Amino acid sequence: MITVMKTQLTGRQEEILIFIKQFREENGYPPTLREIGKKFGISSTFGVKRHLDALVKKGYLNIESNASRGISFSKDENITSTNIFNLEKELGFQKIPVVGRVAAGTPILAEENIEGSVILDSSFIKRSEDSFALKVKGDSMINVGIYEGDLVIVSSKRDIHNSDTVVAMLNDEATVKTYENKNGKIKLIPQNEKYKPIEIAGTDDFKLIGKVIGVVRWLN
Amino acid sequence: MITVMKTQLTGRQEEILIFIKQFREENGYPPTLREIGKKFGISSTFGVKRHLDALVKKGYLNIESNASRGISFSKDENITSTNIFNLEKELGFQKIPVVGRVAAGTPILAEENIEGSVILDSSFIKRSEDSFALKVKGDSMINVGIYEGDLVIVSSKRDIHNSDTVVAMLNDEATVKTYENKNGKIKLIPQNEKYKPIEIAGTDDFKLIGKVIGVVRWLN
DNA sequence: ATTTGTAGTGAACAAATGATTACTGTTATG
DNA sequence: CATAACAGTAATCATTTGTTCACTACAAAT
Repeated sequence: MITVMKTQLTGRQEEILIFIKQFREENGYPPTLREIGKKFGISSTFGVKRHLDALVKKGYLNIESNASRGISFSKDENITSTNIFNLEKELGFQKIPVVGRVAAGTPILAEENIEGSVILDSSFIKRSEDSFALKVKGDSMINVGIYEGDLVIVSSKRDIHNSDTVVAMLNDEATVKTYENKNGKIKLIPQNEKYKPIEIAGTDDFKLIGKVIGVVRWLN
Repeated sequence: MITVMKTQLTGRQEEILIFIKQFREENGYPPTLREIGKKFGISSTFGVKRHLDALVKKGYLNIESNASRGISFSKDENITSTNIFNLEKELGFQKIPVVGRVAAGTPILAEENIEGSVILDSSFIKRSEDSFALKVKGDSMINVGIYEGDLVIVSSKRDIHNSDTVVAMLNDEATVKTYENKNGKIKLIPQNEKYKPIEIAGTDDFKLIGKVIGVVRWLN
């Protein structure tokens, strides 16, 4: 089976393709040649048709011959990132990355640290919060119900205050602790008697990543 | 704001509505009057139009006057239960009901006990598990990291063994506890020293609802 | 300089499509 | 029995819509 080879769209073609998508989302049916022409200031239906023919040839569209509004998208355009964004808003969820082990010297959200993603209800997080999930290692926070294997949901955008649970990078390790800042002296406080509070020294490689805003635990 | 009152569809109207949905999913654009007529053996476009007019009047459709294929669904029909099911499978999430306070004498999933819904990643739960979320009240389970205000995710389909965390109805109240059954003697064991284990007497109104398979906590 | 591709024009025409009119038959309801 | 609602018919007409033709201009590649 020979598949149509996708090739690069011209700027005009891309504009028209986006318009057709938006038109259909807003109206529930695709536009006509004349409606496209009206939008782009193209007075000739043949000019519009040439663009559509190119989009068909390049594999982005299907056109039903002689059918009014006979424009549809090729199969592999059905769920695009734009659609997913719209669906996330409409259905009320967010898909966020899950950070597992953090490689030394890498930003926490580096590609190599991402071991998957998780879908959460929008009531937990907003898209603008730049959230991610971090898989918990260790038992330093069990007194506040955060256990090894849990996912903590982290927002990079929330203000952090004393007693908040935070995620921080400390000497190339991601850690979850209770945050304390008194007179500029920062402590990361475990919530397990087995461990002592950590005072951040000036020489420590320390960075606050974000505030823990949720916990998800899966019991097996 | 006055909303159009939905009224009951006739059998024919419902068939036509379903056909329009399916046609649009398959083709990427809605059908014409003649295409609908062809499907249902209605030779007159006026006969078809009468049905569509009724669907508009009843709030299911919008029709753009004089536009070919000018049929679209009303806003609240854009995401139907069928679409959501397909999207859930495709995008990988489940929407489950959230039970708040349980009214005395009602099944736990009675309409009046449902105070919302929550979206969870499919890796947590499967559709076939009949899951729901229960908002936790009380502090009887803090030793296993289940706090007041948490959502516990409950599956009705999992086998329950000793030491599992379960949701049960006990004397008209929903309760989360650790389950123990020794020689037919059932105990519900809190995980907080403040409370004593509960032995289920034969006269107790007791019912196992399901097994806790996850915990979701939102930190405010 | 030539060729190819891109981006159009204006007009004409054919086909598709929606709207309307006047009508019939059946079923349910008061 | 009368009325209303439902479910159609056939024909006609107006409008919408897609296709085609012969053309122009410009940019990029050869």
